[in-house]
Amino acid sequence: MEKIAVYNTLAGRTEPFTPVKEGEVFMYCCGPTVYNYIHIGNARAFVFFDFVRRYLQRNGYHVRFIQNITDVEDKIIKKAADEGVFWEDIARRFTSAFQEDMAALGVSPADFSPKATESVPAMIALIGTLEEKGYVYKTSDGVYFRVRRFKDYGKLSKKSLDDLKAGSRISVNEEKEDPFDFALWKFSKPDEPSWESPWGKGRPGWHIECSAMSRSISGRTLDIHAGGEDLVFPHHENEIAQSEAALEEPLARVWMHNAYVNLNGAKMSKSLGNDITVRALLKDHPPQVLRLFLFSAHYRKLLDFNAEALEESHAKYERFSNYFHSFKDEKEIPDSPLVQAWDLRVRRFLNDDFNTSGAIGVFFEAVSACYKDKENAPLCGAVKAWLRSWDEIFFILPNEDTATSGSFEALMEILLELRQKARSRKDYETADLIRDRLQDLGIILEDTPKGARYKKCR
RNA sequence: GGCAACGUAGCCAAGUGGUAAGGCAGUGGUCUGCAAAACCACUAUUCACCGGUUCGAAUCCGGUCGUUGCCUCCA
Repeated sequence: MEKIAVYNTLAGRTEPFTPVKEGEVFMYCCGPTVYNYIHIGNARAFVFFDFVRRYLQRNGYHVRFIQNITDVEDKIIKKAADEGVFWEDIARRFTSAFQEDMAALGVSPADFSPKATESVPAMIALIGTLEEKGYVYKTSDGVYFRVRRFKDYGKLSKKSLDDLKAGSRISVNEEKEDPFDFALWKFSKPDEPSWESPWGKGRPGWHIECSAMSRSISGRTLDIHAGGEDLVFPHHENEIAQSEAALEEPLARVWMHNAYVNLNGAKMSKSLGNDITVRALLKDHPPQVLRLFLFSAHYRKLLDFNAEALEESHAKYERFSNYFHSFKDEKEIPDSPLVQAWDLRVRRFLNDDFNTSGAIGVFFEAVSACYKDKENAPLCGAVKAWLRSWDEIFFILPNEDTATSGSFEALMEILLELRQKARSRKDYETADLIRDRLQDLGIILEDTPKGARYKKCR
């Protein structure tokens, strides 16, 4: 098994990855609150952590991937009220939308997708344990966790409660013992979704679901707990507090957090209203282009989404597409020392905290090397096969079959033949007309020494 | 105000102690009926700035400036 180094937010540094149980990984990635379509920033987390999962699998780990669906929450309730529909309808609609968008982006489904609404008993049980241990108190609007009682509070985000207090913008709730105490259970108002509990009718607080669900599925300390960097505080900090207070063992060994996607230099966020949905982007761009964009920088580095960046990702995709059009697949894939050397470099990049942009740089080097040594069919065949195998986890290359119908291909043959006849009698007007009209349809003609070739654009 | 991260060519970006990957854009050339694709050549004596450690620093340390994020729902 390869030695993989992972940056652990909890440790504050990159460490060798060692799962609790050799060869087995429980990975939990915070999922969406389903009240809206996901945007390209949300997609970064989901695409990237799915990549991590697949890279671990490729390295022989048995990975069980858990991703929750938060299907009851204030924003869902608000959206339903605004639209005059049941909150369940909102949750259902955007859960489906989320799954569709993920599939379209090439993200494989989680092994476990627990829904908050289906896990309420586990949450109530966890709150009960916390109550027995004295971490819980009740106010007029809910049940709260007493952060002062958990001595490690702040160990993930490297904040102390006193520092937090000094710079706090948090609104004061007179009933809370400490401003950072957070709701485990929220009492419901008359028209809101609610469940019976020992403390009164209500719904779970946001943080408790991840603690309860991850535990009920894994039954032990998670190997990796992941999410966007904005979740470090307070969400993950609170998860740690409640889980570890109750269980008296670590919630997760490694905490991974991805950096943001900004939009033209400013934070992209649903609540700020400056987000671009994956759904809208996929109308004009193949998923590979979006993935090339998301993988273009290391995951802990801020990415800026803008027109130029998107154009550049397109250009990269074109480069790979042209490459795959230019070389035939070889039936026999010979061993190539060059390919082995490139592969080693790719693995080194990925083993060093999943450096995708470095790895993709190596792919481009291999592509260039093939063009420079065009007649070397064994090399080019080996590179193609090698790239294809990496694409099982990257999904940035053009699809293998463009799924053209037989009659389409036959028609193209006729057009190419007619054009070739025009060219041989130097009737370039006709030849160019055919090429231009096809281009309008998104079919690019290229004349090569071996005859004309065509490719479909988008 | 408190806590972090980052600052590498026109742009994106890798590189974290041994002398600057890769991509995009650009310029000139080759190929072509013209294109396209591709290839060749050129494009950072230098890594925000200042100081220090070292035989040696983009990489380590200190300071300055700048950008961004978190501190409230957020991937």
